[in-house]
Amino acid sequence: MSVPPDWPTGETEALAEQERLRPQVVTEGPAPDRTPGVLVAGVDVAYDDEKDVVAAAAVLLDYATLEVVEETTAVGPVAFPYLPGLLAFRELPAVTEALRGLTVRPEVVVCDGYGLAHPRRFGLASHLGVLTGLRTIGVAKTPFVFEHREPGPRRGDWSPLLDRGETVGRAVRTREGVKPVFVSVGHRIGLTEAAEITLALAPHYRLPETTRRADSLCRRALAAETAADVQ
DNA sequence: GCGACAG
DNA sequence: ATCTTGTCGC
Repeated sequence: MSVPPDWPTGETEALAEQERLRPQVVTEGPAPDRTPGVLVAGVDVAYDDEKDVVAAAAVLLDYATLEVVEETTAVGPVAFPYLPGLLAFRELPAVTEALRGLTVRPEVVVCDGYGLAHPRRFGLASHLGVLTGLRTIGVAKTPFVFEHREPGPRRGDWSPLLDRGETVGRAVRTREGVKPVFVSVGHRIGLTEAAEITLALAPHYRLPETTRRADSLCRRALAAETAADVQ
């Protein structure tokens, strides 16, 4: 994988790019049918900043059975420093490259992070959706800069994720007795549908199976790269 | 101005 | 994100 020649290199440029692409986000749309053969994907990345290496993984799952159908990875140089609010510029070159390796287009891509729940309403899930045209949702592990009440105790209970009173996502309880996850719209989907998908993909654990599989795969890809290379 | 701040 | 084994508990 290589970083696109026109990829932003600094904060000012990145902010302008978010401003330019944000109007293209579509904030409504359906959840896929849960019938065998419908495919969903999970993407995630792992880093070795010392060696300037990022490894991305894309994993295709059957939405109805959660069986893994296909896995791809992409390894390359880190494209951008980590700056809160600009995470997409760090992760997306590797993620889009990994997605290109899939032989089938998924109905939905589940991202590790946020979509509309973002200071400028353009987190990495929305950004990925606009760049690829794919339907995307964001499922994050921490509330970032937003507020929320503690959701009810049972699986499926939720509360709004708020940015100064505006709803930007949901804190969703995927498992009893465990902290909620934070769901937001990425692209071409509604918030209720995004939450529905998240619950369907997390029948046993806190995080969606898509995220769990992609997380473990990108770590393995990074370890393999870090051990083998020297190029 | 400084700190907090998805991963 | 990353540093990281066993261990307490359902």
